[in-house]
Amino acid sequence: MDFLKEIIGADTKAIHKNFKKKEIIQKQGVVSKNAFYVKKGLIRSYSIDEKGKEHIFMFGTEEWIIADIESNVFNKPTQLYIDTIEDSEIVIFSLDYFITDQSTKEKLQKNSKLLARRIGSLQRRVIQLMSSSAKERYEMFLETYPLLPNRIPQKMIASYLGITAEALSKIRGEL
Amino acid sequence: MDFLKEIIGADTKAIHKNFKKKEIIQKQGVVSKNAFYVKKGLIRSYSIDEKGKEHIFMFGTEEWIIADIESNVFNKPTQLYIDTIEDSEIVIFSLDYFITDQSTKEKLQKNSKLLARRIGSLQRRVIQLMSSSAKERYEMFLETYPLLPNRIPQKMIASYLGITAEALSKIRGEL
DNA sequence: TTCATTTCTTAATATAGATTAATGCTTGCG
DNA sequence: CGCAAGCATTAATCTATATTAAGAAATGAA
Repeated sequence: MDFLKEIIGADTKAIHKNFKKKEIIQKQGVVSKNAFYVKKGLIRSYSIDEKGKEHIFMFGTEEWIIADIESNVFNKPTQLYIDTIEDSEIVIFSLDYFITDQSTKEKLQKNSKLLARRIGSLQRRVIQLMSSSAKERYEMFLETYPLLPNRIPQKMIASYLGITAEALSKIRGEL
Repeated sequence: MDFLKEIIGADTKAIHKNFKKKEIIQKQGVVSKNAFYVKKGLIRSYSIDEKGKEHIFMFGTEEWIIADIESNVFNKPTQLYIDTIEDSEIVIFSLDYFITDQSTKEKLQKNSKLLARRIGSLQRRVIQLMSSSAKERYEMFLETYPLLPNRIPQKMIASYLGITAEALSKIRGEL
């Protein structure tokens, strides 16, 4: 909890909420002013394309924040669904607060760094998607998130990697 | 210039510099403290993979800022080369200033919004790379940057889309 | 202007990953 | 506990895009 306090401040009106496995936290299309801090458990954000196919954008586990930052800041309908993979304890807070109403300069600077870090991870993801094979991407995923794979169904890992469950199964067989 | 002044402040030690076509502005592997504002011209950032293949991360034209934000903020060697596609007038300034040394809260908030917008565009790019065919991605590129295609060689557009020049040529033939 | 270099296009072939389908394996629910 | 529904694996076939190759068009330098 200390980590979160440091980010959003002790004085915020954050709401603590428990979700069961497979509960939807946020639906695509909504203009969301919320960010979701994972205190315990595991959640994911994902989009569903015209063909009804899911594409997992990111996983969030303990101490991660999941949010559609652009939707928050610019009042755009979010592209992302968010739901739980495990029973989870989530702290819901307003990103409005996160970006515009920060009380101190120091806090704003800290948040800018968080944003910069997220930009970095997205940048690596884009370059990775363009330059690596499915097998390489899977290996990088294992390196980057060594603790996650046992908690996530294969088909979701496949969806995160941008491949089908069948293709992932084949790759796993080869390793 | 007004736009830039608003972002980085009138008092910054920004350097104005002219580059000729195909000049390298920044090399991969360097820890860069610089951001590049395009006053005039067209530049790109890209990585080169182990096989020597280029992958264009983004294009920057008038009023855009190109920088490896994570490299700046966390002192990591940058993954990105930056060079010019056209003769360009570039304003070089420190991102340190951009994130940590901002004089006013208001300015920091504005910068947070810029970061949020960049996160949004990267998020869309990731989802697009995972869910769309090369043809769809090309069509989206044309919609998003209607003025750029005539200024950028085909092979660079292909590199941005994550496909080969041959595949792009075929797609263009079909449209 | 001319020649060399780079870029673009077209076509043939190769391949990674998608799709479809069938089978055994979990999981959760009545 | 037993059964239905979803999950993971394997295999056969299909398809989008890569690779290779060659020629045509554009660009740039002498």
